[in-house]
Amino acid sequence: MPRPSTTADVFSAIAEPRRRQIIDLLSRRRGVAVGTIVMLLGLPQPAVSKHLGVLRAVGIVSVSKQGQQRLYELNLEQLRPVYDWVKTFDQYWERQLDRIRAKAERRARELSSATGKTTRKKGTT
Amino acid sequence: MPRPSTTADVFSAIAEPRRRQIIDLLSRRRGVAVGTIVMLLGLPQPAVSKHLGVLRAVGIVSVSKQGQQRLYELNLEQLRPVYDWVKTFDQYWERQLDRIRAKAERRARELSSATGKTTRKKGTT
DNA sequence: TTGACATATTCCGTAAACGGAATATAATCC
DNA sequence: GGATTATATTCCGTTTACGGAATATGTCAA
Repeated sequence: MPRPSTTADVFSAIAEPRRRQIIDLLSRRRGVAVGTIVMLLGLPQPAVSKHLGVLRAVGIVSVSKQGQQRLYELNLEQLRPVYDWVKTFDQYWERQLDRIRAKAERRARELSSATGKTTRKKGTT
Repeated sequence: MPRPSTTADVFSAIAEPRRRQIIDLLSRRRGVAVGTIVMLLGLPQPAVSKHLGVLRAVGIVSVSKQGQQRLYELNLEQLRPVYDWVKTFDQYWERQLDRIRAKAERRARELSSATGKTTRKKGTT
């Protein structure tokens, strides 16, 4: 058994870069026609339709008919498993940010304490 | 061209449920031997080694030798693209939480204002 | 109906992914 | 050295993903 099929699992569905692009696009506008996506992303129409089909299958997007167009919009709550999983490591991300902050502060301190000393030549080890 | 290869793209790498399990496991302990993972997850050893290989290739985990064991540990910063991408929709998640909160509050209000009134029968529209 | 447009589906080919079994490598102990 | 343990790699088979081209469906308009 390979990876869970893209049409059944959110994580697999978003593994495709162009699908993430589509999601990004739909997160900014609502009710976007397929043709618009085709134009904006510069992909062949069947490709877009197929990707939308996958996203539809996992429930990430939903469609509505308007004349001969199909308007797609995001259904972000279907993306929540991903959000939740990543959120698990929040603690870590914050620690990382702290580390970066600390480093910046230390550098700032070093800089200020170096004020008045002779500037080291570049390349001097 | 199928999906970007699991060994090159973080999103593809984490599309595999068992790989996420391994990541979860490694997020709780550091320096875990392969055998431990095999035991804890109940997977065949070659499977684990292969999954670890994928995670290694994307940089999510790193190894160190200790005797004849290989100790794996997480390298979570490699997961940041996922975190960042999902974070994009933070606004949305918060809105969702607000909606849930609001609904709960409304329900609470309804409950308190219903105090003293006769209880509506279930199914009454 | 016919025709133009918007979108979906099908068919085909190629490239991987994953699992399983067997085997290889590498470190340790006798 | 040989045996044992821990881990990695290889080979094979099946399943699936994706892209592209062609085609089908569906909708409007005249």
